[in-house]
Amino acid sequence: MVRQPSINAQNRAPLSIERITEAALQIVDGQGLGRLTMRRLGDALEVEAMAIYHHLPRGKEQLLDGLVAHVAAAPADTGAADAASWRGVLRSWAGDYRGRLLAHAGVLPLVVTRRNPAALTATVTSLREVMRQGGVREEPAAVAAHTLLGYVIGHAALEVRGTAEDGADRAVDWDARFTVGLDLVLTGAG
Amino acid sequence: MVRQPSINAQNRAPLSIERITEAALQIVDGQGLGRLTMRRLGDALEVEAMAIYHHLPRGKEQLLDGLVAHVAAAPADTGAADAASWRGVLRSWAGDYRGRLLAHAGVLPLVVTRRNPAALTATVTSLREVMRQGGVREEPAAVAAHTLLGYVIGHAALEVRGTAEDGADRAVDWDARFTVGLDLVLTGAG
DNA sequence: ACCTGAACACCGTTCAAGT
DNA sequence: ACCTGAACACCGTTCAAGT
Repeated sequence: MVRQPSINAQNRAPLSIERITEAALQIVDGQGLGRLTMRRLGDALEVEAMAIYHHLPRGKEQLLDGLVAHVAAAPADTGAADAASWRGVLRSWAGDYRGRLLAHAGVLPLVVTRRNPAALTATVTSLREVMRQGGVREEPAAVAAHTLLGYVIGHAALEVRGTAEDGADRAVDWDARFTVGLDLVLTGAG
Repeated sequence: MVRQPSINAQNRAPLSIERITEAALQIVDGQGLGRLTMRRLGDALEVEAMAIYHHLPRGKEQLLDGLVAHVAAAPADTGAADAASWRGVLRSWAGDYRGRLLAHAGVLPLVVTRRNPAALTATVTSLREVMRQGGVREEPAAVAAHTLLGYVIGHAALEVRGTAEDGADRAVDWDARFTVGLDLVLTGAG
């Protein structure tokens, strides 16, 4: 019986940071952050856990940094903004960004940790740029960018936790609530 | 030589949930969330780690839930609000709440996790009540309560990460930025 | 009732070794 | 260059035992 090349290590798709990060995100989304271990990640990639360290020398820290970058680094479309439309651009960006955060709720605690401080920079910068192109002055734009991003992240955190109302336990319409609060923030901006 | 009662287990202050939670918070604030282990917590309390389980049957989960409750359950003063002052009450609450979150930045990731969904309920309720007493109608008050809490938590998260500006690396005046953004949110509310 | 000690299954990571 | 296997120090938690 000849060697079976299909089960030979040489024939597998080689490991890469992209494949590792994707597999990790799938574990986090499907089973929760607490179940993301190097050994389980290795299993998912059909590789010994220790092989991962060859691609991520800083180990699990680097892996988690990558997850934060993958989820939280999503800039707004700075090309489409002018004086008439910049609020609309930010509104649609905010909707998309909220969607990302909710789709990967397991990484939200990581976004809030000190790790990977560079990950949000591109996002904040793009928000300021959209406003600048809309004619908003530098300083108000910088404030509003942080206010907006802070609101979106904070609101997503509340949604994930599903903060109950007190009185009745009627369900909260999070979509509507997010939109109204967003308008409230955008109205003040600029 | 007689027995030394001072090093006898009988003479130590007995363990309690309060003492355990305080010691845990001190470890998190001083060394970070990652270094909070049951064994280290036991050391800090001069007890074997396993003794903790007698007071917290649900183990570390329950311990972390307690930390979230201790930090994030801080309602606004509902007694002091009327039609003229409710914005001021919320403004000062927000400042205090931000202070709490920054003082215990290590627990912020826990606040954002699914754990302990009840912890923020009292806080949200108090915000709605302040507005209700200020004459704001039910539905706008509910929206504004979530917007405000979302903003404060989200902004604190950005501060802790220290999101850098792009252009220059001039330092951000976080105090001023928080206050201005807060006014922006409160202006829209009601 | 309250705490201890030993034990179990599982982590992240290092390092020498294989191909 | 890329991956493996064994090993180390450290987790959370259980359980029987002590007082």
